[in-house]
Amino acid sequence: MTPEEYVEAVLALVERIPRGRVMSYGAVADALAERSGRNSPRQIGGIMARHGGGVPWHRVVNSTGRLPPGHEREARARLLAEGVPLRGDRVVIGEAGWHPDAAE
DNA sequence: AGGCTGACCTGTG
DNA sequence: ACACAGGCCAGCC
Repeated sequence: MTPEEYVEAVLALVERIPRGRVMSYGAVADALAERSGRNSPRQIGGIMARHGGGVPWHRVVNSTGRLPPGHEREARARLLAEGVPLRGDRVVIGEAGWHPDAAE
């Protein structure tokens, strides 16, 4: 799988995240691990930073539910509008967390 | 090749 | 809950 294809796969998965739900960078990396041969949460972060426009990037947060640096305000507003459970400035992963295998 | 950096993660204290 | 350390994979000097 070429780097470009990997980027596409990541973006495609992010687009599948249902409204009101979120996934962590690690979960995304993990979900594509077998198919891509890669498994690095950092890559996902890098990809979102460079190619995140065009997909619901605000639905991807880190494992503690913290929002992406520099975009907290934007992300928080969008998540709030979608009804994602927030505790202060963090997403409650336990409730909003989503995984592609799980029924939507 | 070698070192540094990053929208990360997990385990410890 | 917060701070730190080690591990992680790619990209860029």
